[in-house]
Amino acid sequence: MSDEPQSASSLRRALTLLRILAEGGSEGMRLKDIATASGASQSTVHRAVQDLATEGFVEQIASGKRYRLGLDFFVLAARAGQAGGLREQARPALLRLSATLNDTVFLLVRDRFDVVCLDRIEGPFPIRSFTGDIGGRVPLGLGQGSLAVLAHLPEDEREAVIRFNVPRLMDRGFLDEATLRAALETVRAQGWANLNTGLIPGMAGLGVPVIDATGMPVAALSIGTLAERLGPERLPGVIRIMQGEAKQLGARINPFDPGLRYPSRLLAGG
Amino acid sequence: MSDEPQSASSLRRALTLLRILAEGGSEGMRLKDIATASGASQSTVHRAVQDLATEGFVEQIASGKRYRLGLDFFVLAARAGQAGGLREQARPALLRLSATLNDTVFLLVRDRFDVVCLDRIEGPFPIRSFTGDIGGRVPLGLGQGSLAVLAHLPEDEREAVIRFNVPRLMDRGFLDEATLRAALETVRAQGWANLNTGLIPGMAGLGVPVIDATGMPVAALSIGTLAERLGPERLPGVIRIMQGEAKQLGARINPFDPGLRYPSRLLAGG
DNA sequence: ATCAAAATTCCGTTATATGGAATTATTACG
DNA sequence: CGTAATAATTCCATATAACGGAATTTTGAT
Repeated sequence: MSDEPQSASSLRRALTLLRILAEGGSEGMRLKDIATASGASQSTVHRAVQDLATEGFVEQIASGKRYRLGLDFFVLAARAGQAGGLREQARPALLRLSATLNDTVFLLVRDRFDVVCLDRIEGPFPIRSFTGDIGGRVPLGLGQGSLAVLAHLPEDEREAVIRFNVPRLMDRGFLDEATLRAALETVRAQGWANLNTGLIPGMAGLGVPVIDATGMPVAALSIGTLAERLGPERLPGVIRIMQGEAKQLGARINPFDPGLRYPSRLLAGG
Repeated sequence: MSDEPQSASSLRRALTLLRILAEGGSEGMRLKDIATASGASQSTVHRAVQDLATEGFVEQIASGKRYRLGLDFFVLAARAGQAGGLREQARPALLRLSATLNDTVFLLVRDRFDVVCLDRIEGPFPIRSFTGDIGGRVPLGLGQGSLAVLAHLPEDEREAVIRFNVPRLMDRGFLDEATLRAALETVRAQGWANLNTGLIPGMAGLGVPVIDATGMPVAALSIGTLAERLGPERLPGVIRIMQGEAKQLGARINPFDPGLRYPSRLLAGG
């Protein structure tokens, strides 16, 4: 609501362009449309996009003069070792899970009031989930992995997140706060989440928290699969395997990487 | 050498900050060091980094006040790396190759005078290659996948790339232009590359081009493994399998995605 | 071939990015 | 535990480069 104080710096405006371009996907966007979307004049956008392009953050598609995000972006991000190298560290676990379970596997990392999908390995059954693609962001509480993280947060922090997220969850078709709280109790007690929190019919999932050495749930492993594949016979084994990987992963996470934690400053602000 | 014309725009300078921050990795960098590295004053860098942070491109690590790239950066980059959805499209092929061959598999995509490693699946033998990590960039001509792409470019474009890349290849311990040209002939004739172009001893690799519907080599699949695993008995089978995947993949690539091609404008500039 | 719309360049004006100096916070050391 | 040293952050007058309107070129449609 109040994200746009008054005037953003020129840099902020430029970054907004990147966001707009990201929406354009791989087909790219016409200059005109970028200008319209950003509210700036065409000349301004043109210059900015040129700069972005010479720096490799944006590329111009040969034909239609369209612009889209460039590969350099990807290159930088890969090298940056995101979220404390979590992605790299978790890759082997994801591959093992994928090979063992034959389902689609997700690695989610917590970011403030959301989880972000850091990595995903496709299983044989095509899955459409909230978590969606790599880079996808969902509020804490929506989806099994996300729910698993939220449930294992320390109480004060969990409360803060719930207060903040309930409205957002409503928007996305979630039920109500009471249901959420009940679900969280269950999840915390059992250590995993498999509730169908407003999911696609016929689909099911299982999420387990990844807890670091300080006891903080910083991430989650989850799978998405056909509901019939998480019946009473198979479920316990799947839980065991996923908890095993989550535990190993959590133990390897550097507890001194504060980037994976929640800046207490923000908490106070609530 | 002539990358810094005279004065970069303020936006360019800000983007340079992102590059510098990427170097800092997940531990982050101190403001002072960012300032030093960028050549700008601390105040300037401070303001820029604050802006970057409010936009989520940079995050400030709670303890030591250090800065590093933020998750939002990663989120955008995930979309940027798509290059026409190539990464997603190729994922199943990589998984199949990895499972079938039990070697480390790479997906490389061409970007101007380089290839960029878009994805990689680790095999049981640890591989150190140029191509290296996801996001790694090597000049066209260095490494088997890269060589396979270069060899299959149309002649004029190939010549332009060779002219541009020979000096760069020299820097990286490559032999000479004649050797390169001979290698390219061989690779083009046979449709795959397995030459040890200045590699680590004991290691070997195999690269095949991914050719789209218009006949353009836009990417490559390659594997890295122990030299003994690419002997005369195994090699033919591996080639067949990899060429099969490359062919399927190439057929699925949208030939109307001009982003995977080479902007002719740049060619003329040579 | 002709026209309309978009892309790109130009330029005078104005907003804002800049670095030095001042202030506050953090770290290192005795 | 206190003190010095170093870094982070804020402030401010000035220079700079970002801005959008208008002119020009290119592209795309019919």
